[in-house]
Amino acid sequence: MLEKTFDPKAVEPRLYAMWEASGAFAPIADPAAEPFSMVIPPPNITGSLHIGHALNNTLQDVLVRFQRMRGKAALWLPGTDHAGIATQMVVERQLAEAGNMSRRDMGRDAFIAKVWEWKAQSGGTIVNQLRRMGASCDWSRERFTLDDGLSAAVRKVFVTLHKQKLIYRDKRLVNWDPQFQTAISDIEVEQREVEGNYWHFAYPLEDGSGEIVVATTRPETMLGDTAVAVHPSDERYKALIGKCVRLPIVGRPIPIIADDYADPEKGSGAVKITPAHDFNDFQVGKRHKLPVINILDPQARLNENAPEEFRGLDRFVARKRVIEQFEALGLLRGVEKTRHAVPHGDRSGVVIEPYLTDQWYVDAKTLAQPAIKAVEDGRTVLEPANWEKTYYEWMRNIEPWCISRQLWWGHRIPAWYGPDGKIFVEETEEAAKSAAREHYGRDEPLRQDEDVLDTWFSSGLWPFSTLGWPEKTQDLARFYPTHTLITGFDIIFYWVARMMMMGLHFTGQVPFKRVFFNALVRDAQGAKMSKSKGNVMDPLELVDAYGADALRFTLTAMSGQARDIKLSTQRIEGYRNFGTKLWNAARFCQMNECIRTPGFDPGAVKQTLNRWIVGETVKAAKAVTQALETCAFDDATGALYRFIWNVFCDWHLELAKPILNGDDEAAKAETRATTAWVLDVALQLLHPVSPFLTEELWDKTAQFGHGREGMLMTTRWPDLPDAWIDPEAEAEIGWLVDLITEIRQVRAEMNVPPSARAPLTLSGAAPEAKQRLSRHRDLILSLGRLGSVAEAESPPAGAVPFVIGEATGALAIAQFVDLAAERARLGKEIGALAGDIDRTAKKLGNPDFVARAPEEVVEENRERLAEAENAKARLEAALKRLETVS
RNA sequence: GGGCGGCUAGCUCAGCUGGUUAGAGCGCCUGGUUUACACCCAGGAGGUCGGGGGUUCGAACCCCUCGCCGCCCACCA
Repeated sequence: MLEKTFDPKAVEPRLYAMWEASGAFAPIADPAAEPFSMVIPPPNITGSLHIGHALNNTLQDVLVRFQRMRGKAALWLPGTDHAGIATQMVVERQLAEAGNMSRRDMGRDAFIAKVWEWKAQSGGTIVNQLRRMGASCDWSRERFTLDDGLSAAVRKVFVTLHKQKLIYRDKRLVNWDPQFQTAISDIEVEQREVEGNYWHFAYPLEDGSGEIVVATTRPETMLGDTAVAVHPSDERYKALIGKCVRLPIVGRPIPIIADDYADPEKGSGAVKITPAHDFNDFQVGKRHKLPVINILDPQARLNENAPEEFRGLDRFVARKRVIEQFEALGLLRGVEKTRHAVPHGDRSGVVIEPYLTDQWYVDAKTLAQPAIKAVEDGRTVLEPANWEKTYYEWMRNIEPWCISRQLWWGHRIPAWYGPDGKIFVEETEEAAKSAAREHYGRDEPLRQDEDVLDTWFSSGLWPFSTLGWPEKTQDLARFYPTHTLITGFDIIFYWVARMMMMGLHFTGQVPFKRVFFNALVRDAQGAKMSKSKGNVMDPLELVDAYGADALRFTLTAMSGQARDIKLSTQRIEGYRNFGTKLWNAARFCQMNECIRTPGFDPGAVKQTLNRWIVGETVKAAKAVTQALETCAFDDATGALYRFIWNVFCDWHLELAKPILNGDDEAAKAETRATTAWVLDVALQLLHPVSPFLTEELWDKTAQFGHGREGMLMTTRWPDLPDAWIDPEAEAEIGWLVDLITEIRQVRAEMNVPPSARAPLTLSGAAPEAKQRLSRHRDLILSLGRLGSVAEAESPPAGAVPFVIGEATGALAIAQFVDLAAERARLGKEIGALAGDIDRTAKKLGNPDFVARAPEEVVEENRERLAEAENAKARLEAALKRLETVS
């Protein structure tokens, strides 16, 4: 006998091991099978599973299990990302904590070795956590962005793009992170609103004829000013254009130039120009061929280009000193409080400086064009569709992508420099050497570029590099383009856009046909989960507490939210209970010997109840299938929940009880077989969402019933014919359900004790209802807890009436009736009907409605009005009788 | 400044291309030792669908507008 509840802890590891060992995670080899492929968004090796991963991977697993059961050659390809900055940070911190040498002290090779060591120890954490969620990835194909194959792909891509002039080296301002001392790309910069000040500084004219006032939020940058710009049509300054001001503190004369960039409306209308430390000023400087004076070192301390007293000072210290000096010089013209956005590094959290360096860039603008087109013409579909707008907006305004990073952990840039600075970009050092030999006519020492590539450069190749590209592998031929990508919208620019660009450029095909953006998980208050807020929910703790299936079901059910998911443990508990409900339904089947019957044909059952539940099962299977096909995950769980709990358990099993306990052996046998079949289908339909519970029940039911071959996981998804839906059975069971519900309502409202076996009479019933009444007499007696069922001309005096279709039911329970309560009950029902009649009559009385609304809507309202009037009349009559009797 | 999403029962959310009395889960209240399940069963209360205007025979749904809440992009004169 099954236990009363499912014990996930005992079962999950065993089942997962069984699945994995069976080889069923790998796509089936059958060449005729249609491929279905997905690549995992590779988690960082530094990561541990958070609830966002849990959601994202649950949805992927639901989808891949579903497609696998449909007979597809389903591949879910897993792997991890080396995560340049994040990993380097973690390892550096660990080294520091352990009192080791710093990265720079130990040197590049030693440090990299340490990172690999760390990866071997801790890098697999998240992968094993995915297993605990039940993820059915094909681990035999697991990849890592820094493994040999992927590294080769990265070099190939870099070299190819370089030869195509789509990768180039350039000296320009970059977003510089002084903490990590590396360039970062635009999207790694996070704007934060902060309180700040505008300082108004006076710059005296060189000829002593006056001054010009400029404003800044970054006073220290004035040390690098090389001009003051005014608008060419600004009357206030027209006369000053071409003159010079003497830059205070520094003493350098700098010109007053005319440029449209200066906005007469803002501040004084004059703006200081610091080409080396401001993106806009850099452009102005270019236009006017201004000197570019870099005043910062890589740690954002003032360098030798600043006056001596500032050298070596931190930028913020220097800022204070500059202000003090202006004040002392009597040139501070005012301070204004302001709230403004300041760029911060998304990883380091420090203020980013625009900084002039040589870096490698990808010509994203060119690569973006085919990627835009592919979405426009639907070769790749983004869902929900509103993300297309975001995608287009970004792609159409894309800037060159800075891909070099001054880090050690990552793909080293395959560029070598000759003694004269000549650059050789080749896939290997040997190739670079031979290119150099050809160029110089002799062997010259080469020096490889010190930098590594942005992590997203390698992740951008993920859908094809993981399948073996640039080799022409079978996997590549079979599984590329991948079918669906499920990921978070927070990385639409970082990742999705780059994969589109790279995939199209190098394979000529889109990397995936569909992208489904899942919601973001928040806590119960709607706040983004973060360690600092202390509101993180650890999915593994939730798995421990409720089981993986309950968490999976919850996440799947809540995934419909457009933007974010607020998770509460109550909800998980509720879905855990749902699993228990199904477990106990199986227990019921076991106790009642509902076991699989070989050769059972659901289309041939005779009993109304069985024809009905077969039809309901067909409908449920259709609903779940359609939902999963369209990534409507919440609809899928909704359909499963309602079918299993509210249809199968609440009604089918209850209605089956009298048959199973009765002595019509043929009916009993058929009902047993049908119930067992429904349970099997339910297990199959639920399996993608709740794999552990269902697989365990599949096994257990096989043990108490007929044995069966194989795992639930690899069974064929139910494809049931519509012909099994029987409208007559539907109507009949529907009527029965209504009748029983009415009886229960009356009993509950009249406080009739369960032990009281009330007699029921039915009057005014149509022949069809009479037949139903006699056919299901036993059922009605038991589920309604009735003493007898009879037909009558009219409801007996003192009985409590209710409406069931065209008929009036009446329960003879006078001894329990509180007249006032009954009067209130009937009064309320009559009132509701009156309201309905009033509304409907008014509608029908409106000639415009009758003339313009579709005929069927008008007809519907007519029927409705007639029914309501009829029901109201019957209840009023009953109420009157009640009052005369008393 | 530009864009996106949200505002529906005490809470968390469904409500597809406008058409009965707006639904679910949780919570709450009442009743229940009905041998599958108290992680349960039966029943109930609870909403002028953020405000205002419009289109329509008819609006939670379409349009305009305002108000909050959240996110993304741009902006450090």
